[in-house]
Amino acid sequence: MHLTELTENVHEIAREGEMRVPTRVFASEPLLEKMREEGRTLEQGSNVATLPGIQKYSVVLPDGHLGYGFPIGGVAAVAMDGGVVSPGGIGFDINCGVRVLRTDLDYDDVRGHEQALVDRLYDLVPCGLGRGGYVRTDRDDLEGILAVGMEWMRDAGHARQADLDHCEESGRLPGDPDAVPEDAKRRGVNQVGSLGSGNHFLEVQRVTDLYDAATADAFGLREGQVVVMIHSGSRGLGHQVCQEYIRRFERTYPDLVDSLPDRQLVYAPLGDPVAEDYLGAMYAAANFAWANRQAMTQAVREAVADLFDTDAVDLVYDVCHNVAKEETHTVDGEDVEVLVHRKGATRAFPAGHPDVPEAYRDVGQPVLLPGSMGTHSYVLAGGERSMELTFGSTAHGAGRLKSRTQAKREYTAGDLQQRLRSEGVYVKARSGATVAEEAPGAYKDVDEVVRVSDALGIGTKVARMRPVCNVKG
DNA sequence: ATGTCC
Repeated sequence: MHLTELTENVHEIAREGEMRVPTRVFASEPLLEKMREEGRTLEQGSNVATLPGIQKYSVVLPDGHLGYGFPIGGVAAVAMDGGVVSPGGIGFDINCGVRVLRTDLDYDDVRGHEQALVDRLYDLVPCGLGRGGYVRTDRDDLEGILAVGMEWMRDAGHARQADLDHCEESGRLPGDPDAVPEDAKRRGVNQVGSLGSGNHFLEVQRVTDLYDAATADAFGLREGQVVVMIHSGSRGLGHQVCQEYIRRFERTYPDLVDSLPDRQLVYAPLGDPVAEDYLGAMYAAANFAWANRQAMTQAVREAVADLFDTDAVDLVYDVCHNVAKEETHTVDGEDVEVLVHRKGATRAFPAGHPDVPEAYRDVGQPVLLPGSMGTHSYVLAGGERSMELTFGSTAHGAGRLKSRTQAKREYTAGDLQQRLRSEGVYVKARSGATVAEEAPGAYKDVDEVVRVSDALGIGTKVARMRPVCNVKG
């Protein structure tokens, strides 16, 4: 593997073997070293470069690490004309994503009430692997959610129009409920408004640092303000969609599977019935994930209204981490229609892009970047150079450093919770094992990931938040 | 990530 540094934080793996394009790794030397240590992250990036129709280069972002077939922290743009879709390039948790809610509360208003707040949120939002959601839905409701996402939530009284106006894609992609397997629907019908497990969380935070006052103001953020970050996805429904379609792709293209550098790359040509069905099901699962985060937003509104007597809980923005979308990008000076696979990657469109909500058009799309539990999180703005460098994308988080198993061996939930509590952070979790798996030490340094994104100009620093209380699965 | 095995 020939890896050369092109400019600061930009490295290229030259095309070789079956690669149709090179691989670009956007990382500092320390982050690159972590990827090398992990072993196969960079190899996975180059495997992605073999996809038919892939444009320019396979992208590995600063938080890149090992995933199913494709690296997590990866972007692959394939031509709509002659390209393919690969479920591994989107991931099992379809439209896993993050939203941030801003309140009119200051840290001083919440201080001393953290335990009551975390208890209330924990009671309202089912978390962990169990069933049940904040919003009761039946089978017909689910069909509506799969078809139109946040629009169904609004029409059913679970969302304000302003929520849709401040959500990526207005919370709706062209979902096809008929393409969603029956098993997936069964799993999803009772999970609208449930957190899940693993790295998913619901966290009350306070804004501690502003780096770009004008953009922070446009996002409605100010120092000392209390905000709420929700990180969750499409739960069992999205997982089942991914799993069943990977099986369907494998059965449809057995020869392809055998010819691939990694069978987990399995793909289908765009336009093929199985590819179109997958896209419809994947978009439907994305709609479900938005409905899920929206339902939890309603739970937050209930808790905040009850405890602090305010209904000022507004959506700043909602980003997808795991999705593929049709976009127009410039390749060799020409506009090309591409299917952009983002897996563990955040869209980061710059100021002026027509897909940035009107309210933020002049400053760029908000990019919500969670750190690990108990450290801090960031709000960035889509950067000027993201279209040129990364198909309008940046990192999605700190990136895992230690495996879940390794983390469980090294950390103890009780110790961690006690230490965080002494720092003023209240963590309430369904499972101690999850707390250990999500220990800050199991993650890379989020500050370094953000520093590189900012330095590259793909996502620039706007604000930093510290945790106040955190609900985990 | 995930009714951590249909």
